[in-house]
Amino acid sequence: MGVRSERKLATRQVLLDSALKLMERQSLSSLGLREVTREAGIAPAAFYRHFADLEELGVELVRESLGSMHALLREIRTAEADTADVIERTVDLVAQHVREHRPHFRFLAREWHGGVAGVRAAIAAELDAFIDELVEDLAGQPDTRRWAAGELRVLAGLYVNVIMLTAAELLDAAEDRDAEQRIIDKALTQLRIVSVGRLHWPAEREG
Amino acid sequence: MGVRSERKLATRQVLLDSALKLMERQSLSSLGLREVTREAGIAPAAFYRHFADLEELGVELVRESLGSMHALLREIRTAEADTADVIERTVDLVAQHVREHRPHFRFLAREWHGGVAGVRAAIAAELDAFIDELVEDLAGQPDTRRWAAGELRVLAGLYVNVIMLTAAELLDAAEDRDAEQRIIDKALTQLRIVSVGRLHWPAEREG
DNA sequence: TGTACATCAGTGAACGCGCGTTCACTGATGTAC
DNA sequence: TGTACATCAGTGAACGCGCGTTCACTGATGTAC
Repeated sequence: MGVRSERKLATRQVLLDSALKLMERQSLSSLGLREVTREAGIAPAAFYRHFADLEELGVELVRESLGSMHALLREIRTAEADTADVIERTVDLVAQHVREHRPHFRFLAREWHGGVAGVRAAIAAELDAFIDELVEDLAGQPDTRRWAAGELRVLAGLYVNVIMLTAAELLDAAEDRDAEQRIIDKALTQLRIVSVGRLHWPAEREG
Repeated sequence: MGVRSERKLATRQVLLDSALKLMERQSLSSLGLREVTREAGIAPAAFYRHFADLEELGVELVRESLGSMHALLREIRTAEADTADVIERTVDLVAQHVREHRPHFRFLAREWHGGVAGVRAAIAAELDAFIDELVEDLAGQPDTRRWAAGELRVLAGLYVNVIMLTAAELLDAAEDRDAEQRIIDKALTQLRIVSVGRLHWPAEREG
């Protein structure tokens, strides 16, 4: 790869980073093209060398953000202990990833149900892929082996929802360690309630 | 109340309705003051007779929207049958209310984690009040009577989260009856999983 | 009931400003020979 | 290696436009007597 295309990619990344930084305090739909290029230190017109508009940039940020999140999931999946441990480890990892990738998670939470349809769809699609991975894991575990496939997916969706909402709440806790701990405890309890339900679930196949 | 103040209230309501209508396709932070007054059919400057800015209007819309939602909760609470029936009735009512108050729910879903801090805080506060009501109900039921107060609140929060996310998903299903039914079935299963967990929950007080 | 004055919701013009987009350009990088 | 030309990421000026806010105003409604 030549010097020119390397530099182009670098500039593109600066645009993505600048937009993400600005979105700590506002949503994608209120972001301005000139605002982003100003933050990035390039001329407004140069934006068009990289993206057609801010929605396209937003969709790229979704990919980047859920890259972070897939890394999180992969770490969670390596935990092969009993359920209680998995839950503690999961919540721990979520809290840690939110701390380390705050802007990405802020962006995801904000645009999850936000005003830009294309970005919303991209997030939904990535979360679906996320749920599929979790279904695969759950299918291999003894206590969910006999669940119907559709139900397993619903269960996985419930887990992912709790994780997403926990991440969103952690964002607002910011530097308040007490608040953070309360959110973590809440997430632990919620995941445990779901897991107890899962253990006692009457699979339809059994009648 | 005089003719003048009645008319003022009517105009105020037209502003609220216009803003809500425009937010079916965009979020609060990307809404323009002139856009709203144009839709409402009044001069831009007249806006200031009613609200200091769009954030203030947004906070008022939260109150209005969660009025809708409290009505929903009250209807749910009147259902005094066994758990399975309550769940079916609840999901039914949620689907019905989303259909009837689509703009309000769209607004809530969008701003729940959105870019305007004051509005986000107002929604969080209203949802907290919502959860408190649910805790009161749960405390009176046999199978949760011995739960610790804090845990009950976490459980109620889990129910409310499932309801909110179901409402948000129903919004995107729009006129697609199949998609709507799939979301409803998913919500039913998720609430049932939580309720099974709740029935088998080992309250800490029991050791 | 009638009169005189006060209030104030809504108007319309004006302001300065930053927006997204276009365009011809520059000059470093890439390519062909 | 050197030369001549092509490419194209980024520039800077220009455009027309809609924005939020201010202001003095109008005229219907409210109030005091």
